[in-house]
Parts: sequence; structure tokens; C-alpha cells
Amino acid sequence: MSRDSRLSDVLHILLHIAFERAPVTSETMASSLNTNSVVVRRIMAGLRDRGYVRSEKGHGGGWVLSRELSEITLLDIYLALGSPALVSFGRRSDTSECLVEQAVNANLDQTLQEAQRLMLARFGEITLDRLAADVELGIEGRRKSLNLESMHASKS
Amino acid sequence: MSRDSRLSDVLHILLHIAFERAPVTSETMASSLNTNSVVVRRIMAGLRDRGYVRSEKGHGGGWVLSRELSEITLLDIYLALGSPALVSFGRRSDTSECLVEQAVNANLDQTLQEAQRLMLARFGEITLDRLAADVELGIEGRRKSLNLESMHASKS
DNA sequence: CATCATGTAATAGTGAAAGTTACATGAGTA
DNA sequence: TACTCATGTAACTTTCACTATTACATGATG
Repeated sequence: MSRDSRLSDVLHILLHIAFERAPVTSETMASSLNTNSVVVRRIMAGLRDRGYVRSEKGHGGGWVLSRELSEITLLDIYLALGSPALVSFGRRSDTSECLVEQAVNANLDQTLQEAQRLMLARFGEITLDRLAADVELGIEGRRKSLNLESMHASKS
Repeated sequence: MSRDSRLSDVLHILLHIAFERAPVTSETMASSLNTNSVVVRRIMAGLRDRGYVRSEKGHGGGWVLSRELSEITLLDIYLALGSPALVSFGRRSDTSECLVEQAVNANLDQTLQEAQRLMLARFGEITLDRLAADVELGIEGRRKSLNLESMHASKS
């Protein structure tokens, strides 16, 4: 289990919602993810606030999409999660008078921020309906789709 | 302060060693980094095992480079640290029968691994003597050098 | 009004890195 | 030889962010 599974979790949840006609409860998704319903509500709160989903209380309530999957990108979701750190590495301190440390940190930042920009750019290109298509294609189909995906990505 | 500062720390240490003629003790570096000498030895162990540095005991002992800075890349150091995670995000589980989860994870992995490959490729291009040059140029010079660096990077 | 479902604060658990202590080993020095 | 310096490493403890759980309030449905 990795350190931060929120992005993966949210995508899982959103696609399940999309495949259901009826609202999906936090409890249902929590079971599917092997976690607690509060965790589900917590990571969905940002998406609700930004208008990607709606939550309905009472009987027959649960989560519903308020936008098409094609209108939501991974970047939207990432931002809705509060833009958590993408890269594990960092610096020990921000305030150092040591020139060596400053130069080292400046150089590392270059590389790390470049990687971060790349990830965010990719996130911005990927809409959820493409993910949904992968799911519908099934395992074998998914592999093919990903290969096409990777070709497309390397050309852009 | 980020969660993993080892890469930054090691670079700091190696450049300091390079700038000194005499061996540098773990205690000295620990003071410079505001940490403990055991932490220094711990993160340096991998580099010693791979032959990038040598450690000498007793009076006048400490850490010494056993290769030129130009012969060491950031990638070498990263590997010597044990190849720790570069990207913060991951999946909740590796074993799921849920097709949605499988498709989501496969897609995320694509993007994340691509970012990881990019970072490692950059690491492989950056030799420590280039970092050392940045230090010697000082703050203003360093800025210019980084700009050139970034131009070079975007062309490759 | 009983039940279902979300909303959220408060608290505890978890895992990896960082920090610390303790002690063993080896190298130089008086 | 004895002493000091410095590394090597095991065995903790601490810290920090994410995850998990508990508890209770609010609102919607039947």
C-alpha cells in the first residue's frame, strides 16, 4: 500500500458512480475500497465543493455525478483533492545560508518541478470518460488502449 | 520540510567534501545539516558500498571522495540510496478483482511511471561537477546557469 | 418520527523517515 | 599500552502525513 491513495480512490469511486444509475452511498464505496465511509466522504468533499458531484441525503441518497465524465480531467480531481504533493523528495530546510545547500536545492527543484509539471500536464489531458472506456474494454482491451495511449502521449 | 531529504542531504555532503582538501567528519556534516552524525553515516553507507566515497577512521579521518565529481550522477546517488519512491501517489491495493480499480490503477501507473522515468533520465544527465560549478558561481551566477540548464533540458 | 445517508470534529492507528542512544571496531597518537 | 577520535550499526524513540474510527449533528425519505 502506497502512501497516498486518494487519487486512485476518487477515480474508482467516480467510475462506479458513472456505471450505476442510482446514487451510490459512501458505505457501498467504502466496502468496495475496503475502508471506512468517512474516508470516502472526506476525499469526495472537495469534488462536491467544486461541483463535480452532488451528495444527497436520506433514503435513496448517495453520490451522483453533476458533470459528464468527459468534462472532468485528472487535473480537476487532483486540484479538488487540495493539490497534495506529487513528488516524495524535498529539501531539509527552506532557510539556509549555506551556498552549497542553496545550489543543490535549486538544482533539485528544477528536476522535481519539471517532473511535477509533466504529471500535471498529463493529468489535464486525461478525461474520465477515457478511463471509463478502458474499463468497458476489459483487461485485454485495456492493455491495447494503454499502448495506444502511450504512443499518443510520446508524440505530443 | 519534506518527508524525504536524503537526496538533498547527500548532495550537500558530497559537495562539501569536494570543496575540502581534508576528510570531512560525519559530525561536521551533521552540524551543517542540523542533524545527527548517525543520520549522515546512514545515508552515506550506500555510496560507500558502491565506491563513490571512502570513510576513514581515527584521527584525521572522515569522508573522502573516491571518484571525481564528474564521474557521479544524481542517478548514481539515487540508486545508492536504495531507489526510494519518487512519486507520492500510489494505489490502495495491488490485488483487486474490481475491473474499475484495475483500469484506474493501470492508467495512473502510466502517468506516474512516465514521470518517474523522466526524473531518472534527468538524474542520469546531471553530474555533480555541474552542481559544484553552480556553487562556485554564487547566487546570481547560479540563476543564469539554471536558466541555461532549463533551455538545454527542454530541447533534449 | 423512525430510518437512512451525509457532514464533520475529534481521536487513534500506521508506516517511513528522521533522530537518538549505546556500544563495538579500527586508526592514529602520546 | 593506553587514550582519543572517528566510523559502523543495532535498537530504540520521535515525527509527520495519511488512513481509520468513533461520535454526534443535520437533512431527506417513507
